[in-house]
Amino acid sequence: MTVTLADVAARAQVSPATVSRVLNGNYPVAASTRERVLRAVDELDYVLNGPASSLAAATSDLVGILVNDIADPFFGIMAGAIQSEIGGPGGRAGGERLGVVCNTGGSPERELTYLTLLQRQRAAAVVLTGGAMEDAAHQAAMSSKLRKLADAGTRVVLCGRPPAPETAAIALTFDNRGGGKELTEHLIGLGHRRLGYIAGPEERTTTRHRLEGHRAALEAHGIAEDPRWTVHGRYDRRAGYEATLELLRRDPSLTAVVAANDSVALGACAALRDSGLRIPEDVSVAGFDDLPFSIDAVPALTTVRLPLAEAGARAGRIAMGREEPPPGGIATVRGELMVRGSSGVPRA
Amino acid sequence: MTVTLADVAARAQVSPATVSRVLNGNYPVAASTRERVLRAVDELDYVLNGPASSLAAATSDLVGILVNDIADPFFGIMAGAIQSEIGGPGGRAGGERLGVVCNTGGSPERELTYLTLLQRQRAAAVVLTGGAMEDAAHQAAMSSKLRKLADAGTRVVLCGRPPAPETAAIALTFDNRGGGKELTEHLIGLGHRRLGYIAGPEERTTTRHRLEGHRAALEAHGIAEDPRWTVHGRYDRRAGYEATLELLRRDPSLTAVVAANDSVALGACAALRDSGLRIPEDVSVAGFDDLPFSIDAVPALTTVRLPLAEAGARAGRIAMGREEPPPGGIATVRGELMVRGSSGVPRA
DNA sequence: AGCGTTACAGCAAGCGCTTTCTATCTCTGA
DNA sequence: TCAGAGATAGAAAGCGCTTGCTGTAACGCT
Repeated sequence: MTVTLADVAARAQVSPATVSRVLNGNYPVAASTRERVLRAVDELDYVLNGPASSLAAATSDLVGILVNDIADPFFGIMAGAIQSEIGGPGGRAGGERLGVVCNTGGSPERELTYLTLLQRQRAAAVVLTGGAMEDAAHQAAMSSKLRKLADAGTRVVLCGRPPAPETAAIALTFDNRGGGKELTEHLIGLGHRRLGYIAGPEERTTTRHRLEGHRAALEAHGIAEDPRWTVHGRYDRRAGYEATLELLRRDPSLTAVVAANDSVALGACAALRDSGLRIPEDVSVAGFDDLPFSIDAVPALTTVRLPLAEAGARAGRIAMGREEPPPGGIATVRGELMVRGSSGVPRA
Repeated sequence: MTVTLADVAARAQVSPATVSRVLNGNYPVAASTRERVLRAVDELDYVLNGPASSLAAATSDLVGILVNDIADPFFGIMAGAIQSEIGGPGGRAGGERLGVVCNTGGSPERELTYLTLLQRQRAAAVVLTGGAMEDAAHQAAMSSKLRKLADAGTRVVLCGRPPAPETAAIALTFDNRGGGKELTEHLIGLGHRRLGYIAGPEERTTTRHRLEGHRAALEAHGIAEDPRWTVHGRYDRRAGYEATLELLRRDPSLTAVVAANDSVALGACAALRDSGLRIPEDVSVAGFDDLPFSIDAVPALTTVRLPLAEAGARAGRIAMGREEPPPGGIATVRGELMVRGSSGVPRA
């Protein structure tokens, strides 16, 4: 039924070994033979059997990309950049690899299961994007899993995620703390003294780091933090909307709202508008990430730009072994403060 | 080095066959034996060798999801919904499958190459999302490839894409034409007579269908179309921004701009604002898709909501054989007109 | 008690490919 | 002209798992 290597070999009048060699392109094969084989492949419409090949060669061309939420452009942009470097199709010559993105939905179990599935497939590399869960048990499980993957020859790269100690994983970490600090300092510089903060879900490194940066800025400027000023929620606009209403309820005198990311900030803007407040005259708003739509908000969002595409591309290259990992296996990627219309001087 | 089935068998004092059977859970195995095996698996930290398993069983647990642009939430939302039904991890019991999304970047070659790669892996199913290219040669190649996949036992489902004739593929098609028509009729109903249209890239089914709907509405209301009123561009905000400026240059008297999708509409809004025009007092704007951010635009975007998540979930279920395909293998999914602040009565 | 069943468990034959080792040929230099 | 090097091609041994078929007890029934 299905065409196999042997069929091609028969048709080209060579041994299966030879066919395998022209297909894999290592090992010398005479030009005339190669051509004959290629023609046979074409005529028979032969497609290599991936599993068989992976089994025999003990390696596969699968590269896994784990994301927390594939519907979120934050991850989409990174994943796209990674995948384009993975080669997949369209990449430059060399091993054609299947870069596949797996959506964990932010669930620790799914994350682990995907890793096991990739381990099963003997993936060539795995790239984990975005923040990590801070649950101790899960972190231990992850470390152990990542170590096993590395032992099995799978390259592991973290992109936009803190380093995983005791692991051979290369880490490209975003400086969320520094970005958060700079952002809040910008607001403080404008004269804000009462700032609400809409944090992401608890137990996430990204959430914690950004919040720490925010608090560091407050502290550095001698602003005592009011526990009422912080609300946690998911990383989406809905959560931002609700959190803002809650913030306003708790302290109507806030002059600025700092959001965990741009989507949340958008929700915050909507809530403020619906509450009859002007941005930035009454309340300033700031986001994080600088996703494409942020510049289109009205007013345009002040935020911290993260070089998602660049970082993803670099992670992809490292995963493919086409770029040297950073010294020590860890690199910090900084964000850039983008001051736009949504932040201004607070009302007197 | 690595633990194999045989190792587990030895440890559990059973034959490899038995281990395989408890792992695959078909075939009766005595409870006590099963438990012993499971314990051995656990103690040895055994991980099944995917390629070997796929080779022997002649099937794999890979399910491919092809998207045109993973950074675009339109695809991200669908992909997420599909993947969550695929099971992957977290799904309900049954075969744990690896739902992987592949980013074609809108390139025909990449699309084909990914399909070949999936064919190579003997994927269990493939879901293709979004519009198709209209290039004849490419369509023929796709049909042939899809047919081969189906022949090899891979289930093929199209989600948000027109049916592929002569192919066993199940199609869940979006009614882009109908949606486009309804949207433009809404605008016409408000009194607009000079409407600009920012279309997507040429040679795409989505682009063509939406545009046809638009034109059908114009025609139905006796509005002669001016060729200057249509501009093509990519499906992103940048393209929308530039196209709008171009449209304004060509005919400053336009009272409405209909965009190919929401991202494009956002760019259009920005261009209008930058040109000193108010929305909707001076110019109305309409989008398509109703992505999450569209409601946060100021004013909120009038658009056509496409049930991306629902359609994706359904496509996923069909791909997994957990839901009956629609009769005839084709179903049309309709959009819903969402009238919001960006459209209004034109200035006199 | 005797026989047909039923319930498990094991044997062994592959699945389709890669790769080491070996065999064959063709050159090259002396 | 001939040994030795170099370039190709083939034979065959797996890679780790699944599964059809073959036992072999233990069980139920008359």
